Amino acid sequence: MVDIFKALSDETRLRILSLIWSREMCVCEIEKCLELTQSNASRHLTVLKNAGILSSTKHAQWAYYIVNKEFCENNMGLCNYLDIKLKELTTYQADMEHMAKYKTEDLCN
Amino acid sequence: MVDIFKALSDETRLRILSLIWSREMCVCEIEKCLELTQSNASRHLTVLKNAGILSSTKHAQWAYYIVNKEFCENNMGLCNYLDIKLKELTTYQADMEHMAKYKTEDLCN
DNA sequence: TGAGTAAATGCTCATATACGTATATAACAG
DNA sequence: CTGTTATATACGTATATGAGCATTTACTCA
Repeated sequence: MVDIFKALSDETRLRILSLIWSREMCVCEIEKCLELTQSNASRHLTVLKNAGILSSTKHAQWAYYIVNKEFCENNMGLCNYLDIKLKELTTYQADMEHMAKYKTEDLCN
Repeated sequence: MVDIFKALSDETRLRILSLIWSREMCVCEIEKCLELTQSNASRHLTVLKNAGILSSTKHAQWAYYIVNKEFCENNMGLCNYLDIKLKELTTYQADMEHMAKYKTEDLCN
């Protein structure tokens, strides 16, 4: 449990989670939507993955991260909480708009 | 939200919370039940209080900590989660037995 | 094969956190 | 008043964490 809370106790990681909560994303999308350096984005994603919150798959040179289904099953109460509260982050609206904008711009090519 | 998760991302604080979850406790009870130094117990309690998770009242020279009702109202999903998961801490049984034992020993006098 | 892109990771530095010891503050008991 | 108890907090130290830069690895495509 501590590891889960540790993973969630960082503003940047919560912002990342709020994006991935809505759909699968690759590192470079996260990186650009949230204006993070590549290494920073990658490392935060690794933390979330190691805590079991995210899972990832590789296709070609892209790593896609998604909310770990098993995590949700084992931590339903927490996931319901996140589902509500992630939307209340002060950065949420701006980040989502960023995401919507990039989605139309063929970001990762 | 980050502050809440930060407060929860420490093993000792989760153990403290698992005790207080069942009833109001003063610092010296926490301290002895969990075998913490006095300053350590006090400090962790302050962190939990600053995050809004606990509230405290003073009676004579004792400081009693209790789960903050307002916190529960504003974070029901999380509280339900904690209610279940705190009991799954590996130390939970031992800590609760410790608490039961001390309760019969007129601890804080 | 060689250039280019995506992602992970090693290294370093600054800051944050947890802990113990010692001290300060407050209330009580005699 | 004086000593005792409960609690909070200042200070120092060891460790953890987050960030940037540079490098490595893996894959694509011309």
